[in-house]
Amino acid sequence: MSKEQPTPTLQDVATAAKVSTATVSRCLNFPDQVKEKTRTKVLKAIKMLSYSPNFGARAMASRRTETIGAIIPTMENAIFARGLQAFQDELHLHGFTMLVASTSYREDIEEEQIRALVGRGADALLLIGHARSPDIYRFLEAQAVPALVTWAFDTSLSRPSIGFDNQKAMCRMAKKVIDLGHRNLALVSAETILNDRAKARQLGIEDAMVAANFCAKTLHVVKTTYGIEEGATAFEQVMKAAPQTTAVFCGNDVLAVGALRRARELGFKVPQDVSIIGFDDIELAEIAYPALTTVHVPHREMGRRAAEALIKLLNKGTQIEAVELEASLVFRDTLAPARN
Amino acid sequence: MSKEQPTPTLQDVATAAKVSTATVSRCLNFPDQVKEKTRTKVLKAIKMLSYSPNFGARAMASRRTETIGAIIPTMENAIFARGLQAFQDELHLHGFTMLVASTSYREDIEEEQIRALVGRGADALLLIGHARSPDIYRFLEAQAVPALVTWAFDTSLSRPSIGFDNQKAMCRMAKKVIDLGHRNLALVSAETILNDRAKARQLGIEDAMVAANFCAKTLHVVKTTYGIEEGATAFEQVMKAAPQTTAVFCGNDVLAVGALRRARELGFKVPQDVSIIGFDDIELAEIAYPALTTVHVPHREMGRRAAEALIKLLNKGTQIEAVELEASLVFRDTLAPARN
DNA sequence: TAATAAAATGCAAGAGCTTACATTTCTATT
DNA sequence: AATAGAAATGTAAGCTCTTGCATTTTATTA
Repeated sequence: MSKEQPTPTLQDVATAAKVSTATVSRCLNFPDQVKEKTRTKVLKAIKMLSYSPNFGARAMASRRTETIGAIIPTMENAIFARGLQAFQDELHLHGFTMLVASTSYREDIEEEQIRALVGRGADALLLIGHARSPDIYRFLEAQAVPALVTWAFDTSLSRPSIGFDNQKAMCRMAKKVIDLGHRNLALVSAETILNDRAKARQLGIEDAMVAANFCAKTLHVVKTTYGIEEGATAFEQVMKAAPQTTAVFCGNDVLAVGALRRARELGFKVPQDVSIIGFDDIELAEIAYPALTTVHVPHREMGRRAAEALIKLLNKGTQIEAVELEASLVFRDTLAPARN
Repeated sequence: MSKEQPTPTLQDVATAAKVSTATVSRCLNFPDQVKEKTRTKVLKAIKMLSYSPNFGARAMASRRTETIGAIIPTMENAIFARGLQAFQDELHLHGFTMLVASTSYREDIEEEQIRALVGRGADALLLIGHARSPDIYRFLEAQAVPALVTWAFDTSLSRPSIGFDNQKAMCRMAKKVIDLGHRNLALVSAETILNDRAKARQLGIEDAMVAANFCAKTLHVVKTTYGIEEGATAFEQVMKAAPQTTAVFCGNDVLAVGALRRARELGFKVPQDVSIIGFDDIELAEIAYPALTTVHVPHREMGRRAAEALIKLLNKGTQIEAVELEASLVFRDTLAPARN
């Protein structure tokens, strides 16, 4: 049992170094405002005591935390990981810290996490997608915490976003698919109520169908939750309910990989019998066999730009300007002309 | 330009509800200590003002944050993600918040992140692996922040850990490989200096070799950094330098998937020409083609148990007891008897 | 109804830091 | 050597909460 020694404070350091707390504080925050000799003395005391500033106190006193919170639906898969890593790297470069929280795609948890992060003094927030209750936006406004939306791009909303147009991107992909002769289309999608990206992707397919004079209603949609196994099950449902389907879009690569697997297990040849199209272009897509045709999302770029914008806003007050990035189509091996 | 309205404080709520700050505070922290009627009043004021407690102030005053920090090498891949998600889920169940930071496998960044999290008032820390400078352990002790090590298990250290024995697990796998007639073994590994898991895995293979009366020095080791592409390159190096190799162990699945890909690209048949063995059993392993033979790590269980132990420690002072979990061998399609 | 105990609330002292302003110590100039 | 001005340091107020203790209100019992 170690005796409960209280953790050292600024005051302790000041005493040990025989200076005032102000000097120690400046030593930490504005090193060049204090004389070399004093600084050495103070630094030594800090090391000796293993002192580490109390963040809460600092935040309270300075009204600034240099912390940016990121709230993502899930950490389990790589969908958000890469963009987040880029975001974090950029923040780190500028002395900011990133705090991550995940919501499991649940709105109530998201709200909770937003509050937690704001309460923890996040200077700004990174959010995924636009869809959430107005209450939350109101709350953020009341707390004067700027929030930036990524993974989506929509100028019709007043909120700035840095991302790409999910609908447009998916529409382009769907057009290609239709060009390849596919007429019986299906979509395995996440629930679209609180997931505007999923909804936009569905709309994109429908746009392409309408443009090709199909009835958008013939798109066979199966909704499911997130996961490889879920994708597999959904694929099976699709083929059971609509056996004439020749192309199955998936709302993301994780679902697509599941679909792909189940297709194989059920004896479908991909892409000869059925084409499968993903979205995101995460590592899984390339590793999958056959390699997945998908829509490439510029995760890294997005993360980096988001960080930049937020830092500029925080440091110089520069308003965030919306940035639309381009998602590109990646044709690999799971898309082929429709069988006839 | 919205006029800079200061964010509301406890005091503001108290004023609005015509009670004292103490009552508001109790309303938030010990709701049943305040009369129903008062509580309603206060809650209304809170909602009206969009009040959210200032975490820093609370932490300072109560000397408790209900926050646990997790510091992992990388978020980019699924290796730590699943365990972390389980950790987070369990914490959430008990009202704790998890804060994640990543280090890119760099010791200096790890130290920085540990300090950041401790400074932010983390009540405890989750760390990966044992290997780090004694300074850091000293620092944590000075700050009285308990730290739990996972992804490793080693009773010879005084620090408690909840994880599995990397060396033993890899040794078992290596024995199987040797049993299949492989004599020319290679290992694609992460740098082992600051990565005790990587080192333990290497030692495991060597143990098995010694047990089979091979010279451990014949293990052809190529060190590389983390990533699929890196794994691919390393594999190529191995086969160039030691073409007689029939089995390539990889320090983790990510490297293995890269190796697997390059093997195919170079015209090696896997597993007929060369066997490839991974470690971790993340999703990628199953998706890879051929599906990867690997060592399954009980990520979820590990995360959950770690959370449990930490919560017990924090809530009831129960000392953490080390838990050794079992890693199991998963034989899929990349391992076959050695060609002769 | 008075007396007592229990419950609810209020008061005010911190918790560890930053920073405006005051004071002291240097440096450079004459 | 004296002195103005700059640089370094110190003083103390204030940031927002929690909580021990004091006080008031409510409930209970004789």
